[in-house]
Amino acid sequence: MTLVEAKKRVEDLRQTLEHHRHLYHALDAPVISDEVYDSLMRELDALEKKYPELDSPASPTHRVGGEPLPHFEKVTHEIKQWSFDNVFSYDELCAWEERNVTLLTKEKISDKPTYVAELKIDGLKVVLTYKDGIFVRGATRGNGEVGEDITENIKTVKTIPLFLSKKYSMTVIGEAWMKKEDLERINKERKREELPLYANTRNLTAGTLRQLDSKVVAKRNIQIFAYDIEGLNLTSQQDELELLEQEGFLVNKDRKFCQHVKDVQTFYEHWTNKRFNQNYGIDGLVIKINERKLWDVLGHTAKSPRAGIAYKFPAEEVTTKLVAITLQVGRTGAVTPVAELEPVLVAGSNVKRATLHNMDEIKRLDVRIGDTVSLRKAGDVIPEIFDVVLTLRPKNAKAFVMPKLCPECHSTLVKEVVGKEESSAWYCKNKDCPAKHLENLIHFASKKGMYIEELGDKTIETFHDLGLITDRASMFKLKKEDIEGLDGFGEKSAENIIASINKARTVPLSRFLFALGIRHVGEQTAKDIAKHFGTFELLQKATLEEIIAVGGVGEKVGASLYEYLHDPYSQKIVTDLQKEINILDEKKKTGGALSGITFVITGTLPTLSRDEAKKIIEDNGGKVSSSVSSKTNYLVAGEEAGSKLTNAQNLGVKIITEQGLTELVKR
DNA sequence: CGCCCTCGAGTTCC
DNA sequence: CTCGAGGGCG
Repeated sequence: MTLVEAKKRVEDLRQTLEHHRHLYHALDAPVISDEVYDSLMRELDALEKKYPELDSPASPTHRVGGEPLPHFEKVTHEIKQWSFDNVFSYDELCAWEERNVTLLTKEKISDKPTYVAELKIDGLKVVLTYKDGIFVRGATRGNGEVGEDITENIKTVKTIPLFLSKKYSMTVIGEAWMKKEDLERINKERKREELPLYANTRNLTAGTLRQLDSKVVAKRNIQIFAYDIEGLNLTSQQDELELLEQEGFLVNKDRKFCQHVKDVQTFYEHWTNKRFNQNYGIDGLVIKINERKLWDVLGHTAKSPRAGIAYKFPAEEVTTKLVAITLQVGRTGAVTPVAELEPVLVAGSNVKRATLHNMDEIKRLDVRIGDTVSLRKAGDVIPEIFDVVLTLRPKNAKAFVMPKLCPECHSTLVKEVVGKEESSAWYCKNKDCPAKHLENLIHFASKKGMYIEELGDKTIETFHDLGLITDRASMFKLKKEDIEGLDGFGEKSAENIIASINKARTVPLSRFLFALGIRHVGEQTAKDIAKHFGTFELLQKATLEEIIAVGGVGEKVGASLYEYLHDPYSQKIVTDLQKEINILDEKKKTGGALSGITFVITGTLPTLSRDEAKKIIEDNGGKVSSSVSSKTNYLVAGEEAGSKLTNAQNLGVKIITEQGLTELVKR
């Protein structure tokens, strides 16, 4: 990036950030998520650090916080309310510690700091003032110097004592938050009354604390975690927290005293995974030096006290730049546009690409090449572009146009007819399209198909390019001499490949059917059909009516299968294969301990993989389904189970562990 | 015909 | 994991 480009970007970012800050703080109506906002702020901060000449005191990066609203009394805090600086990695955390130790050594202090790690609650900071043991004022943090007087509203919070046991004059700092279930309840009410919904619990907390009518606040169930005391000169952070507990404040139990930053890291990793299970949002950890006397020695930077730091969790939502849109041709011929992105870290992994699904999706997002896009992980795995930051769109941003021809074979793309409608995807219908061909070969050898273990997608692609693999049957004609000596393939790997090919020569009918890649015939349908007909010969002789008679097979699936079996092109594929392989008849299994029972598996099981668990269930006559419904008998749930677990709980489906499953089998 | 249950297909990184 | 669509039941 040239300096001129950087200057333009910095200006655009500042304008965008100020616009959203205004929407958020002054109007309480955010249109982008906090994380997306943070991501843009980080980009600006990085640019200002890289080009110090572009930095300016008026930049949003130097702003401390929100502005007070006019309709509450303003309050000037006796002690400035700082906020901590952020770190995002263990390295940065260690650098923070090192900086402190260096500073302390310079001051000739040899005490080694210890730490208290607390959860950083996603809420609103409040400042509570007590005079001679009596609660006299509650205020928001505001911009750190001036906040709003919300005393009456704070008084409605049941965990805030109005009198203390001794005549302490002190200020208590806390974080106000609301339970996730309260957000849902209130949003349900608001939906009925057709009022705008709150986007998250923090907005709800902010909105509630700013209610002018404290009766409304009382009904809203605000919670406050207290975490700091000013004005009492206690010796340590631990003492402060203990005193707050004794005085009846709500103090978060999930905190840890740490001798070293290494212990902080352990606590951090523990909470990185566990944070979603709480009924409040957690942004990260706050790490404070336990010894209060060290706080004064370390002092402040321009923005924050040095003795504490916020250790943030990896962002779940970030922004990045869309560099290009490329096209992918799938096994079925569907042509999928894919966004090529400037690499960015989301929820722990570095994302470079994300699917855009089809033209409808591109139009819905109105995404163009060069745009800054918001990205998150759907189901914590697959990256999903969910928004475009329009204010950052460059002038030369180019709209994407779907080509008329297949990017691989240049045949004309068509839409499929689905019922009365057209599909949103464009399809390449050319049977000889090399891209489709390759994808079909990969599918054929895949784990749930023929399972030629040593022929992974990369190897197949290489061999296909070299002309060693031309069609499905050619895989079985490979010889050790063909492979040995190729780039990256020695004698041993050549032997392994040949062995895995020979192992795959015997295959159950259901796997063979699935491996062929017939449209609408997936893993389950292949099993149903194999069980029904038993042998491939009987299936070949079946009429369309006989095929449709199979449970779960209707007109669409039946027609697709029937057509495949009678199409000369496909017939040649099959006869060629039959010379090489041995298709095992499918035994009709009856009975078994789990006969007639339907299972769904979710999460990570302690010892079995998902497929292993599935095999155990099926071998015992049970059925494994992919989604939970009222007909599901058991949900086998492991670690980090997602939406299926909630769904099962709502439907009252019995939930068992892997161990519970093995016990069912033994009976 | 409408609704619920299932299945197929596409998907990314390490 | 999610989405969309096929299948089947009432």
